[in-house]
Amino acid sequence: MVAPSLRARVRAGMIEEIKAVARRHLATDGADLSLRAVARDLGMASSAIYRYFPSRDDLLTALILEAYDALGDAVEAADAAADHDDLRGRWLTASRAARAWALTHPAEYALLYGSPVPGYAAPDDTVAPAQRPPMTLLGILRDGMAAGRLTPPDEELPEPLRGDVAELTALTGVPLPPALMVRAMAGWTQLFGLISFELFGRINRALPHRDEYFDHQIALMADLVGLP
Amino acid sequence: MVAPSLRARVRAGMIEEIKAVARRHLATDGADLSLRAVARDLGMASSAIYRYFPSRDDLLTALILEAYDALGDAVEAADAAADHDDLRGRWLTASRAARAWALTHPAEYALLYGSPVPGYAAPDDTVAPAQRPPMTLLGILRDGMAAGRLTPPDEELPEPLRGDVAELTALTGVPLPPALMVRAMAGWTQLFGLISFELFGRINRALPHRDEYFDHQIALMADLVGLP
DNA sequence: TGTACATCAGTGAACGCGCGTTCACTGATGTAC
DNA sequence: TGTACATCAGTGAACGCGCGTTCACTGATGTAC
Repeated sequence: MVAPSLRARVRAGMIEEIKAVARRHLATDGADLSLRAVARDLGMASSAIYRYFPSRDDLLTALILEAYDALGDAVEAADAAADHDDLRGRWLTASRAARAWALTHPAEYALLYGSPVPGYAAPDDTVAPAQRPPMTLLGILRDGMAAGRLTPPDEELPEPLRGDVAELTALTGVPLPPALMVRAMAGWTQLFGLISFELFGRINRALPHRDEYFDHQIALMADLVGLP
Repeated sequence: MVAPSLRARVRAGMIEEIKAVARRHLATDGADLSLRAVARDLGMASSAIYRYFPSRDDLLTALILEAYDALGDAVEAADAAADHDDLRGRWLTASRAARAWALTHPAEYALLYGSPVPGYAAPDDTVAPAQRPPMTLLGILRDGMAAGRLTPPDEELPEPLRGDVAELTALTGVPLPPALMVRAMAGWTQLFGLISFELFGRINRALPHRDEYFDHQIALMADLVGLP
C-alpha cells in the first residue's frame, strides 16, 4: 500500500468534484446530463472533463454505481443498526431507509429505477450493487428461518414457476422455500412501487400523511412474508 | 351534428398520422421525441407540424392522453368481458390486460409511468384518464362488497392515516372500508411495480416464465384484498 | 542536489450535428354572393 | 354557375442554441540519473 502521490490525490479529488457537480445537475435537469454544463459549473473547459472520464456515458455509469452503493449502504446500515432479533423491526427499518434515501436523492433514484435512459446501456458491474437492497430483505427472512421464528407459507407453486424460483433461489444463495421466496419478491416489488409512486407524483394529493401510509403498506408486506 | 367538411376530415387524418409516427419514434428513441424527425418521416417540412400542434409539448400531451385512454380501454374491456360474478377472475383478467398493454406498448407505458420527462409538466386533464385502471380495480371490490361476497379486513388504521383514507375514499366515490381501501391501493401499486420491473429490465434473467410469475403475484394481491 | 526528459492537467478553437420555433411565401381548397 | 375573396396546408430558409468529442498546444508537476 503505497501512499498516493500528491498528483494522484489531487486527481482523485477532481474526480469527486466532477461527480458532485454532475449529481447536482441530475437533480435539477433530470437524466439528460450535459458534460458542458458540468464543466461550466466547475469553471473549466468542457474538454478538460475528458482527462477524467473518457465519455459522457462513463460519467453516467460512475454516478449510477455510486447511487446503487449509497442506497445499498443506507439499507444495510439501517438493518444492521436495528435489534437483530426484531425481524419485523428490521424489515420496516430497512424499507424506511430505502424510502428516505430515495426522497433525499430523487434524481439518483430515478436514474436507477426510472425508465431507461435512451441510448444508454448499463454495464454488467451494476448488477451486484443493484441487488443489495433486496438481498438485505432476503437476509432478514433467512435469519427468521434459521431462528425458527418464521412459518413459511405452505402453498405449492405451479410447476413452471417452481423451477424458475428454485434456480433464482440458488443464485441468491439464500435458501428460502419457494413460496416464501416469491413473497419476498412481492415485498421488494411493493417497496419499489410505493417509492416510485410517491416520487413520480402518482400518489394522490389527498394523502398528506405519507410516512404513516408507507409504514402501513410495508407492514402489510411484512405480514405477507410471515414476519412475527 | 354537421358532417365534417373534406378539409376537416383530411386534417383529422393528418393529425392521426403525425401521432402514429410520433408513437413509432417513442418506441425506438425513448421519451426524447423530436419534431424534426417526425416531420422527416412524414416527408414534410418540420415547420408543417406547427399547423397541427402548437408545440412539441402539445404533441407529447396528446400522446400521453391517448396512451392513458388506450390503457384504460384495455383494462375496462377485460373487466367487462369477464364473468361479472367471478370477482377474482375479473381482478386477474384486468391486471393481465394492463400488463399485456404495457408489454405491447413499452415506450408509451414508460411515458406514463416512468420517470418524469425533464421540462415537461403534465396538464390537469391527464388526471382523470390516469385513474381508470385503479378505478376498475376498485369497482371489482365495490361489486364484491355490494354482493356481500367480500369480508373486508377488520384492522383499524392509525389515526392520521384513517382521515386521509376517508377523504380519498370520498374522492373516488367508491365507499370501501378504510382498511380495504388501503389494500386496494397496495394491489394497484404492486401491479404497477410488477409491470415496471419487468419492462425496465429489473427482473431476473433466471425467471423466464413471466406470465406464471405475474399471475401468481397478482393472485397474492387478490388474497390480500380478500377476493374469494 | 541539479538537470533532462516524460507525464499529465487544462486550454481554446473547431467540427459536425440536431434541435424547437419563427416567418414570409405560394398555391390549393372552401365560402359568399 | 361563376367569380372574388378568405382561409388554410405546406414550404424552405433562417435564427439561435446546446451538445459530445477531437486536437494541437502550453505550462506545470513528477521521475530518473
